[in-house]
Amino acid sequence: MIDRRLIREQPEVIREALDKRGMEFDLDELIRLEARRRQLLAVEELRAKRNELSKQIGATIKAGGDAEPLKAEVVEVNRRIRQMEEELEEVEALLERRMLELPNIPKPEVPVGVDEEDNVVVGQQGEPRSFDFEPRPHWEIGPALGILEFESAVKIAGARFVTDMGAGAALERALINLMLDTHTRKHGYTEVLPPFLANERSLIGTANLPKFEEDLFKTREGLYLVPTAEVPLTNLHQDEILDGEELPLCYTAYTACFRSEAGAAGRESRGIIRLHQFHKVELMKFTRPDQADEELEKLIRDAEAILEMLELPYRRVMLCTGDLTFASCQTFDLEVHFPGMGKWVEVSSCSQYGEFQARRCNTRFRMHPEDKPQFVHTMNGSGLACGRTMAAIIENYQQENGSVVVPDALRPYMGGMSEILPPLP
RNA sequence: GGAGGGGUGGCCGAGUGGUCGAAGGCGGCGGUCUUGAAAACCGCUGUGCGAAAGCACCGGGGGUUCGAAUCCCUCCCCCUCCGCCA
Repeated sequence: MIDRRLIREQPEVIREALDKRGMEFDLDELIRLEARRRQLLAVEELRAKRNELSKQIGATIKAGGDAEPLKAEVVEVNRRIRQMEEELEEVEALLERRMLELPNIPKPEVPVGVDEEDNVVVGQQGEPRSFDFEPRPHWEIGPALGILEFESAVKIAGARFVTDMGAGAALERALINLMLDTHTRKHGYTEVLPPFLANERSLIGTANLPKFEEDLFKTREGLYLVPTAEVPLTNLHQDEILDGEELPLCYTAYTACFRSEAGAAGRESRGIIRLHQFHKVELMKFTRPDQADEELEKLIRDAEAILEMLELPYRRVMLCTGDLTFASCQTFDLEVHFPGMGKWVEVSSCSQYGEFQARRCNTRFRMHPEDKPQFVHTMNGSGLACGRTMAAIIENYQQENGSVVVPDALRPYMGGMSEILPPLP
């Protein structure tokens, strides 16, 4: 959420941001509502009058006088208050709803663009692997090796699910452990194993609600399956005032992630790139505003460190304004080269949100007890998406005979296994 | 799930429907004292909106009343006991 003051004081900043994102939004309505809300604040004068008269009534009764004329006066004042309050409530409710639908303002350094075509590659590590045979996509290799099953997943749940089997399950678990161990022991993050279901308030906090409900799975009880660990982690400190000396707070969490992928029908339908359930180790930080850029860079480096340990060729992409997610003010994607698919695929998305989410979660900090609390900055990134990383390994480490070599860094996590071999005929 | 008991400021904890934004204590901040620290003593110490006056907030929402932290309804959460359960 954006500071309301901006709406009355610098609406042009918001208008420019909406233009850059290429987003339709009735900003004038918002400005009207905010102006009306301000007018209706005059009700406070009437409330002051009521408070004053009520005090007089109390004093009069205590003194044994007749309070009836005063009471009649308050009844009249109350009638006027109720009238104004009715409209005020209406205006505030609508204003609140619209505010929650207003996207974040991109940072000035974000390249202006329309869609992913305008994203900018800002770094690359390693070169796409060359093969002396035709590399195959992971959805051919995995099932052939018996480590990825689509048929059983369809029986259990339906389309867009996968079953990891045998060495496949071990491989994904090894990835989770490698990532968590590295982030906690080498990068200084605190490990969290949060709830995988979250309530409406928390989803509003991260800005998945109210606008993107159709992307989520909802339970009968009104809870939502988390689409990412960002949701529980960002809501860890709802309604708290943190000690500025303790910032940045750095958390990492493994969670399953659930996305209904409504409207994504047909896109990336093969393999395990887009599923209803996937697994991810997330990195998340609460920082002071002045630390944000530096901490985001470190967070991205922490995610990249995993790719380097796995010796996967990757590049870093800065998203343009048109490709930014709703809540983000700056996002960098990490893309790994998939030789079987013949393209770069996102395995991590690292974003900072400024105070956008912190306002919604009401997470603040102060440096000294006498300071006014101010909003923290939040940021997060995949460190990394496990399923996609596993697919990247399958494609990058495939051998001509159909086997997959286990990256060195994962072998200690797989009982020393160095290669996943096809089942004997 | 059933029965009972509770949710008050950073924490603990008072609070007869009227001058309660809320006693007291702890903690924190500032000061006196001290070579320094501790102890003692004194003062200050919630958040939001607003230029200010002021308004709002005692788990959330609604109601009764001239007036609600105090009464009523409802939801949520916590504790105890019972049941069920990985």
